Amino acid sequence: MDLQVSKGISQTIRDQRRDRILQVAREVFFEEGFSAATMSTIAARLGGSKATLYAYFKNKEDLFDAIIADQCSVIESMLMLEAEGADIHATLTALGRELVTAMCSDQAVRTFQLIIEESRRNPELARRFDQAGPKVGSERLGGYLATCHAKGDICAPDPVHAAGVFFNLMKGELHFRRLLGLEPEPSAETVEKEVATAVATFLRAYAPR
Amino acid sequence: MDLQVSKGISQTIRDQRRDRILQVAREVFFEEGFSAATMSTIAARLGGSKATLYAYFKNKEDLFDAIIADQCSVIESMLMLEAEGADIHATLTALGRELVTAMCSDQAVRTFQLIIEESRRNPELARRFDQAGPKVGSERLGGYLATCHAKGDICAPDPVHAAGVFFNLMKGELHFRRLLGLEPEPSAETVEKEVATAVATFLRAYAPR
Amino acid sequence: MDLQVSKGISQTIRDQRRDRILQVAREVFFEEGFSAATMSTIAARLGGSKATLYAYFKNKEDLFDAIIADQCSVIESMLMLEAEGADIHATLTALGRELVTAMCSDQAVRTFQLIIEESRRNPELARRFDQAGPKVGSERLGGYLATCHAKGDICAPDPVHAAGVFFNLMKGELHFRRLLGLEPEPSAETVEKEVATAVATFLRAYAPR
Amino acid sequence: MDLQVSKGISQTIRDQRRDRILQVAREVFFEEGFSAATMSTIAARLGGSKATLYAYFKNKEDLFDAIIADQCSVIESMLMLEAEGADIHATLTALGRELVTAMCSDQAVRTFQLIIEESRRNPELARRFDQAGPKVGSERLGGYLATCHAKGDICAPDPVHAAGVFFNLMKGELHFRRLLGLEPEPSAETVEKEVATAVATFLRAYAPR
DNA sequence: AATGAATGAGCTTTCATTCAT
DNA sequence: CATGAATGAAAGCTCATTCAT
Repeated sequence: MDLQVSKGISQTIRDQRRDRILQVAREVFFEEGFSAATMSTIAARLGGSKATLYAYFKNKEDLFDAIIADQCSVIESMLMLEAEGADIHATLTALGRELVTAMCSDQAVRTFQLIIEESRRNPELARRFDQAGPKVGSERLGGYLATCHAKGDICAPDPVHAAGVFFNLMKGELHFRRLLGLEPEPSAETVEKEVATAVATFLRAYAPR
Repeated sequence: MDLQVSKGISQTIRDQRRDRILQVAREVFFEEGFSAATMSTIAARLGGSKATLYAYFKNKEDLFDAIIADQCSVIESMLMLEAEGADIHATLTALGRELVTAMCSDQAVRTFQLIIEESRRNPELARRFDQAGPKVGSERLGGYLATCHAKGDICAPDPVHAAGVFFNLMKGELHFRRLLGLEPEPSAETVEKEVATAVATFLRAYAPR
Repeated sequence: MDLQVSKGISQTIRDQRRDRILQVAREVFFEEGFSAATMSTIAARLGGSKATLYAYFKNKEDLFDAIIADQCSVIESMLMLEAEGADIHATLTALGRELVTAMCSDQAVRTFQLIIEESRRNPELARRFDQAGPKVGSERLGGYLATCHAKGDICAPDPVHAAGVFFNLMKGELHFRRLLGLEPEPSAETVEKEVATAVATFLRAYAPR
Repeated sequence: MDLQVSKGISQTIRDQRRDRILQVAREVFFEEGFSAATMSTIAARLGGSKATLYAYFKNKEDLFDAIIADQCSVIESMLMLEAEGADIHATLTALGRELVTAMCSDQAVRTFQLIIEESRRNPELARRFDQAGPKVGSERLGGYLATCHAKGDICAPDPVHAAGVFFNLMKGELHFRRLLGLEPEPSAETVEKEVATAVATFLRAYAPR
C-alpha cells in the first residue's frame, strides 16, 4: 500500500522524462500530423537526442499510439458529466454545453483528425477511443434519460438510443465541419446558441405523447 | 451534333492516359493516404515511369488535388436528389436513404478521411468540397421543407436550418464512426433502419404545433 | 560564283531553322549556364519539340559547342581592328577603346564564363577561341607596333610581346572583375578613362630611349 | 595555456570529420565543377553516406560555399607578402614571383573558375573573395609603392592605382589563359621570365621623370 | 541512462534522350 | 521532317532507426 501511494504521487525520474516526451511529442504531432512529424523535430524540441526517444518508445508508431491513448483519457474525462438538477431542460442544456465545448475543442478535434489519419494503419486506436469515450457517455446519459422517461418528462422507450440522438444533435453539422477544418473553435456564444436549438429540437422529438 | 457526341465520348490519347493516372492514383491514395502513398507506387501500378506522371501533374500535391476535386464531383452528384412525391414521410425517407447511402459509402468516407488528413496542408480542399456538396444539398432540401411548412405538414419556420438538422439526424453517429474507421459500409437494411428512426425523430421534432 | 552568292544570301529552310535554334539556345545558355540550362527550356522557348532539337544537334554538348564556336566568331570580328592614323597616341587610344569595349561587353564576358565553365569537359572550346581571337589580334597589332618601332615612335624590339602587354594593360583588373561578376558592363566614360591611363602607361613603358 | 594549445591542435571528432568532408568535397568540386559534382560522388569518395554529409552541411550550395570560403583564405594567405629590402627592383621581383606563383597555381585558378561558374547563382562568393584577396593586396603594395615614390625611386602619384597596374602586369595574359584552361601550371622558370619582363615594363612605366 | 554520430533505404522531382506516329 | 509521349537514370535531400561511447 505504501508502495502504491508513492507510486501514484512521486514519479520515478524515468516516468517524469516519459511524460515530458509525451507532452512535447503531442505538440509536434498535433502541429504536423503523424506522417509529417519527425522524430528529429521532437528530439530537438525536447532538447535531447533521438536515441533517448527510442529508449522510451520502440518506434514512432508506438510513441504516437501512447499519445493518442493519453488524449482519449483526456477527452473521456471531458465527457464525465454529471447529470444533475430537477429541471430536465436546464440539465440537458448544461450537459450539451459541456459536450459541444469538449467535442469541438481544438484538442479533441485534432485528436479525431489524427485518429482518422492513422485509422488505416492502426484501427486499434479508434476502437480504444470508442470504448473509452462515447460508449461510456451514452450509457451514462442513457441512465439519466431513463429516469426522465420514468418521471414522464420525456417519452424515450430506448433511452440509450435517445442518448445517441442527443449527442448527435448537439454536435450537429458543426462538429463535422470542424473535422474538415472549415470552422474555428466555436465561441461560448456560438455554443450556447447551437445547444439551445438542439435541446429544443431534442425535447420536441422526445416530448411525452 | 454527331461530332459533339463523339467528342464527348472518344478522348484524345492524352486524356485517356490522364484519366487512367487519376484512376490508379485514386486507388493508391485511398489505400495508403496522401503521405504514405508514393509516386513510385503509383507509377509502378500504372505500368509507366515516374517521369510520365510528372508530365501530367506538376507534383504529388496537384495530382492529389485533382483526385479530390474529382471525388467531390462524384459525391456532389450522389447528393443531387430530387424531392418528389406527395407524402412527406415517404419523400424524406427516400431522401434519407440516398443521403445515408451516399455519405456512408466507402468512396465518400475515404474522401472525407483524405480531406481531413490534408486539411492542414491545404484548407482549400475542404472548402471546395463544402461549396460543392453540403451547401447545395441544404438549400435544395430547404426549398422542399419550405413548401411542406407552407402546406402545414411540418412546422419549420427556418427551413434551411431544418434541412441541416435533417442531414445531421440521418448521418447520426454512424457517419462519425465510419470516419473513425469503426464501422464497415452499412448494409441496405442497416441504412433503412437508421433512416426510419431518424425520419421519425425529425418529424416529431418538426411536427406542426 | 552564282552558287556561292545564293548560298550566302538565301538559306535552305533547314539552315534557317538551325540558326533560329542557335539563337534561342544561346539566349538560354547565356542566362542559365550550360548545366542549368535544359533542352526543355530551349525547346519551349523555341515553340518546337525537343525531338526537333535532336534532329539538328546530336546532343546538348554539341549544341553548346556550336554556340560557342559562333560566339568566338563574333568576338573575333569585334577584334578585327584596323590600326590607322599618323598619331600613335590617337591610334592606340582608338584601338584600346575598341578592345576594352569588346572584351568587357556582356556578350564576350558571358562567353568567356561559359568557356571557363566547360573548359574541363571540353578543352577544345578554349583552344578554338584562342586560335581565332587573341592570336590574330596580337599579330596584327604587333605589325603596327613594329612600324612604330621602326619609325622610332616607341622602343619595342619584340613587337608581338609588346602587343600582348598592350592587350593586358587595356583589360586591366576590370576584365578579371567582370569575369567574376563583380562589375557591370562599363560605361563609355569608364572605358575612356581606363584606356587613357593604360595608353599613357604603355607609352611610358615603351618610350624610345 | 596547455589546454588552449591542445584545443587548437586536437580537434573534436566532429571537427575532424567536417574537415575531411571539406577536403574530399573540394577534390570532387575541383574535378567536376559545382553542377556536375554530386553529393553521391562525394559521399562515396568519403566512404560515408549522403545523410552524413547533410548532417554537416545544410545543402550542396552550403558545402560549396564553405569550400570556396576556405580557398579564399588560402589564396589570401598566399598573397600576404611582405615588401622588404632596399632594392626596389629586387623587392618587386620577389613580390611578383610570389604573386604569379600564387595566382597561377592550380589551386587558385581552379577556385577562380568555380567562382566564375557560380557567380550567377551566388554573386556573394566573388564579392567575399574580392574583399579578402585583391583589395588587401593592392593596399599593402600601394603602401610600399608610396614610400618608393617618396624616396624618388619611382614616379607614382597614385600608388594604389600603380599597385593595380603591377598586379595586372604580373598576371599578364598568362593568367587569363590559365583561366581558360589553355595553359598548364607555369614552371618556376616561366614565372621568372614573365616576372622579369613585367617588372622591367613596370619600372619603365613608372620611372622617375 | 543518455547521446553524438552515422546510415540504408527511399522520396520527390528532373533531365537528356528516344520512339511511334 | 516534326512532334507528343514516354522513360531510365540519377540528383538532392530526408527520415526512422541504430550503435559506440
